[in-house]
Amino acid sequence: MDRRQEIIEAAAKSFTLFGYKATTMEQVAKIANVGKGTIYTFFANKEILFQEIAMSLVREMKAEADAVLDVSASFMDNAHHALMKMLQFREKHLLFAKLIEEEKELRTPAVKQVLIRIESEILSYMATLIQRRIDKGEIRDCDAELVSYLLLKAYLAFVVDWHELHGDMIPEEKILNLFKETIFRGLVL
Amino acid sequence: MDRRQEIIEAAAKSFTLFGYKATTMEQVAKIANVGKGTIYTFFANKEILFQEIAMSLVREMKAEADAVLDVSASFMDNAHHALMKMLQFREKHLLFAKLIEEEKELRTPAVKQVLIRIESEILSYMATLIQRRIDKGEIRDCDAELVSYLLLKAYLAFVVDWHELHGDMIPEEKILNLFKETIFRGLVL
DNA sequence: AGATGACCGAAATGGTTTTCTGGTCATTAT
DNA sequence: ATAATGACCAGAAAACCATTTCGGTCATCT
Repeated sequence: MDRRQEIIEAAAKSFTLFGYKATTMEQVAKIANVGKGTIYTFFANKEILFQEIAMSLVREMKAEADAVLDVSASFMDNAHHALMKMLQFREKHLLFAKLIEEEKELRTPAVKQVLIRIESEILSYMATLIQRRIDKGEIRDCDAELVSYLLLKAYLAFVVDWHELHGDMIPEEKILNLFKETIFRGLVL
Repeated sequence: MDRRQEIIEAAAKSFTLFGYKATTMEQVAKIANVGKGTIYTFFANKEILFQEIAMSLVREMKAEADAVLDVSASFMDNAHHALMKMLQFREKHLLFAKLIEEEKELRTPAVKQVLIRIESEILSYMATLIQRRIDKGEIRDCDAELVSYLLLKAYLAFVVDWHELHGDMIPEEKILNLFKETIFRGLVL
């Protein structure tokens, strides 16, 4: 198997297990069965290697979100399912969960940057979907970027923040119902 | 002047200047012109003194929010103005701003708790106002607690988070317009 | 030409000593 | 008698420094 891929997989495994900061390049080299120097023939430094892995994480998440999209379904249902799928991915995927934890506890700057980058990828992904529905005339002609931001923040608030603050989770149906009566009702023509 | 009030004002001044952690009880005693022991005849400990001051901060903020309320205005206008006023208060009031900074940088647990408490006070204040409008039949019969949470999080996202992430501020009118077309449109009957 | 690991400086870690600070309480002042 | 005070204490935090660790390089080896 090609060395580059071995290294990526070894690094991903180590980041998942120990986080970004606690992963050493020597560790990665050992798992990948290469010399430490070899890593640097493929990746400029630890951070670049990390970013590459993070971006493949994004691709994976987008793919899962795409999988629940249904062109014949309403904007609301698609938005809801895609957002829920992405938020579940955040918690379910071990690397993603580890990074979120590391950002909260350790404040590792490289991790913070990567999470910001991921959020911005999600936002532009959502904006594309929204724009498509606007063009189809299904929803009001709004600023897709702002609406993406509103939807993501609203879902994060109810799915993630609420749980962290109150300890209990709001049933998905209740969330959908609330947004149906507020945000989505306003958007749909 | 009564010693209790002197102490509160001295402590408020010191918390504003140096934050909670960096304020020492000796410092407060000096500013208030009392012996350190005297503080403990009025307040059980540093944290209780702090909470007392934080709660008067909340009262002040509610008063400012109340001042912009207009019973004859629409729910949307009232909600918008009250929320904007409270978010401005967050940044304008030196003690409040200092606490937010300390929570972000130092993670002082006592400060975190107080900020959570303040948020919960804001939420129940908002829930009361919303419930009043529901009873008047002006807006849909929704869960006032959930809607408060949605509104607060949405405003925080656009006024505070957006600014922290992008560096620029969204014009107030643009924010109002977005919410008018989404959240509020769904709520108003 | 590509891979490697010994090597380097900078940064992190950990253990020890010193300083600081919240809270108490015997003493003092009123 | 009651209220105020500041010296005092134990535990927490800071400062210090010796030692280790780690990202990245490069001379050497395959």
